[in-house]
This record gives sequence, C-alpha cells and structure tokens, in this order.
Amino acid sequence: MSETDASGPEDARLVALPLYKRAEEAMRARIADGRWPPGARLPNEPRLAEEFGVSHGTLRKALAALEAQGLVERRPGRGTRVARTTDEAAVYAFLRLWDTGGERVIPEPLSEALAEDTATPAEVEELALAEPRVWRLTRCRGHAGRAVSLERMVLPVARFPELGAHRPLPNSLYPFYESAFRQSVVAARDDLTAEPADAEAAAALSVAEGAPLLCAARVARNLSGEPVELRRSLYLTAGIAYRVDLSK
Amino acid sequence: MSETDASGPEDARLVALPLYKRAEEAMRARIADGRWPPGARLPNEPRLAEEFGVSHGTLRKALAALEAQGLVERRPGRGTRVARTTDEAAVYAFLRLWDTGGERVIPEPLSEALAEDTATPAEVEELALAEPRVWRLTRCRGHAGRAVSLERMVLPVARFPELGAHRPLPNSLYPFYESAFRQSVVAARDDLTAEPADAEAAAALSVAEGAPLLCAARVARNLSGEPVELRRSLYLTAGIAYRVDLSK
DNA sequence: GAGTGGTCTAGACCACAAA
DNA sequence: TTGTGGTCTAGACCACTCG
Repeated sequence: MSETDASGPEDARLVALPLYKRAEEAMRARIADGRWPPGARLPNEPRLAEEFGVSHGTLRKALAALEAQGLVERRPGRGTRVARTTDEAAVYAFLRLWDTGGERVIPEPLSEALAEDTATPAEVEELALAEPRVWRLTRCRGHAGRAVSLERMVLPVARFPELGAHRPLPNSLYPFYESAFRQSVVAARDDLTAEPADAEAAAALSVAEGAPLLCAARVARNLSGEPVELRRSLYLTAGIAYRVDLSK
Repeated sequence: MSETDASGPEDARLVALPLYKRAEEAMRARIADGRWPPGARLPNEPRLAEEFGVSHGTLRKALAALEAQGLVERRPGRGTRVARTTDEAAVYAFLRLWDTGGERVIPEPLSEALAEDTATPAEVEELALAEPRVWRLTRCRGHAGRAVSLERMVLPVARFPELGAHRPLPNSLYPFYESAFRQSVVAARDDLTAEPADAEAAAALSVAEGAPLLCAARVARNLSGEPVELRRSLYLTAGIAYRVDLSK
C-alpha cells in the first residue's frame, strides 16, 4: 500500500535516500506535524513495514534511529509510543546542573514575572518571528535555601497564546509547553560565558554587582528545527556547576 | 574459529548478552588494550563474522555501535579502521569554543610552563593514582591577537614519562598524547563555573583581578574509563562562548 | 494465549575504491 | 577486476506484557 509520505521514485527529492531513511523521515514528519502526537501509540512493526513497503528489518532500522534520538519509546510486549517531553530523561537532558557532591540539582521556583512586549530586532531574527509580539518571562529559582539562578525567557505570543492564563507556571517549562501549547522542545543550544552580575541579578541572587555569574544563552528548538524559546540564564555557581559530557 | 574474547556460553558474565553486544565488547576490548591500535585496519566483515561466530548482519550491528561512538571509521570500498584522535572531528569534540560570528575558535599557544610535582590528595583521588608524581602543565593561549585562555593540566608521570623531552608541546594535546604515549582520550567531563580572576589569570589574560572568567574543570578519560588528565581552563569570554548542543 | 518488540540468520544485490 | 562496506529481504525464534 502506498503512502504520500513514503512515496516511490516519483519523488525526486527522496529517490536517492535509502529505504530505511525514507521510512524514518516519513515517521519523523508524522510526529512533527501532530499526526502522531506525544504519547500516541504507533502501529505495530509488521503494519508499519507493510505501509511503507519495506521489510521488517528495514523498518526496525528506521525505528531504531528515532528511538536513539529520543523521539519514540519502545517496550517489548507493549509497543512503540511517541515520547513525551514529560519523561524524566527528557527533562534532565536540558538541565545540566550538578552540585559538588555529585548530585543533580533541580532548582525550585522562587518568583516569576510575566509581561507582553515587542521583540527587539535581534530577537525577531533569532526567533524567526513574522509578528514581533513576545512574552518576557523572568524567573528566579533557588536550591538548598538560596537563590541560584535568574532566567529571562522570550516566547513568541503566536506560539504561546494566553500564556498569562496559566500562572503560576510549573517548574518544568518544556513539558508544560508541550501539553499546553503543543510546542515540543527537542533540541537546544547553550552558549556559555562568564558575566558580571548586573543590578537586577545582584539583587535576585544576593551577590555584589559585578560578581561572576555563569551565563547560558539558549535557543530552544522543536522537531522541525524552528526556534521556540530564547533563554538567558544567570547561575550563581557556588557549590553548583553546569556539567557537560563530551565524547568522540 | 573460536576466540577467547568472543567466547561461548561457558563465560558466565557474558552469557546473558546478545551476540551483537558480545562482538561489540570483544572488539572494544581489542581497541582498548592495543591489539587493534589507532589507525589499524580491521579484518573485513565476513572474516570478523566468522571469527565471532555470528552472521553478517549481527556483526554489522556491533560495528555500527562502535562507529557511532567514534571508535572506528568505515568507508565503502576501503575497509574499517580504528579511529585516531588526530581526526578533525575528534579534536573538535573536546574544543567547544565559538566566536560571536558563528565561527569555531582554535586558540594558538602563547606560552607554556612544565614542572614535575607531587599530586594533592584530591588529585590522587581524581586521577586514581598509585604513585603521586605528576606533571603540572600551564598553558596560555590566544585568539585574534589577545590571550583568551589559561589552562592548568595535571598529568600522571606514570602515563606520560619523559613529557619534558617533547617541548614545546603541540597545540592539540590529545592527538599528541595518543601518538607519543599511547594515551587516547575518548571522553571528558567538564564542570563549568564562573570564577573571579586570580592574580596569575589576571596577568595572563590582561584583565583586572576579580574579573569574571569561565572555568572548565575537566576530567579526561581513555577507552577503559580511566582518568588520564585533569585540566582547569579559565576562559576570557569576550566575543567567545563555550557552546553546548543539547538534545533529547 | 495473543500480540508486541528484540534477536539472528543466510543470502542477495548494490556502490564505491584501489590495484 | 577484486574486495570492501551498505542496503534489503524473508523468515525464524525468543522474551516480554497483558488480558
């Protein structure tokens, strides 16, 4: 049985791709556009193989790639489901804080402020905005009795309508983006620098102005690679570090 | 043909592992212990499959895992080789600096100092040293006409004998570790913090004492997971950032 | 017991690289 | 031309989950 997104040689863009790659991209597209929403169960392997016109082994190679990227979850005897950002592993993927004792750190919310505003030209560029209205969310979070981070988020109003109706916002924003606005964050880039504390950060984190803070400037993206959120986090790295594991 | 490291069910520790995993671990062991040194060419797939007593497809699944981890390189028509740390991709894996223009930054050496010393108790612990003699290597590197990093490395003398005979050391240390001392770095963990510049860093980087610097505290490990190098890099993040790509 | 994903095989054919 | 890795198939059997 032929499928529009697993089309044959008539599609010039896909004709050079191996079958397993075509099946992978077809399934990725279904997840990205919502035909297979987070949590949805996929047809079983024989069905998918028949649908895409490939063998069992080829279809499994495509599914293995999606699983490796954290897009689907497979369990023997249970089936294959579209992964949710809610899952613990996905939350930790974007929260890289560890304390000196070797334990993960999850800061708790201390305060938040939300306002609607017009994006700066740089923000319009970075968020690829067609319409310059954005939310500005500022959040202070703490750990072990003291404030450790000041985060300033920029969110397109077009992607997050009525964000103000959901306050106070939950501690974990990405699962909330997914469940409330169908905006799944699956990738992010952090540019890390050391910055002197400005007046607002100094007050929020109880340090002197000019004290060294770790700054993480983030662009968070969805499955289609579209920017969804800008975030500038300032961390007071006393007893806490931003951990990065590197490998060949 | 049977192999000691691809043994049959008589090996209780491995009996539960699937065949592709056993083949993968057997090959990983050969790379780790030097039977297959960096750059060495592996037997072709049919030979390996016969040697491990598995089918073509199963053997390929094991090789694919090693390739994904950057341990081997495979090229159609050419064969499979053990990857070298020298390869460009491997060097960049541990150098995460980008400038604001979106270009990679590779700092050039400005000065270096090397001394033999006794490791602190913390260093003995982190490097799992049986013998406390270490090299202390301090290096200052620059980019675009100004000093941008001050790096302090700690290397076990037992792993790096006669390190002093190789001065001046090359800019890329990890390929040098591999070629000169058979010490391949395949993984590292950076703990990032913001620190005020001490007197030495302030002088080396031409900033005021107390100025914010990005500090990367690294433990670099070989294929067996053994710590090979401790490194504390201080970066002047003016026009430069430490970039991290995160994904589910 | 029915249905799911996980493993493994044996063989075919292809594209690529080097002698 | 020879040998390499890359793709794909058809079918088998297993382990797990759940009703």
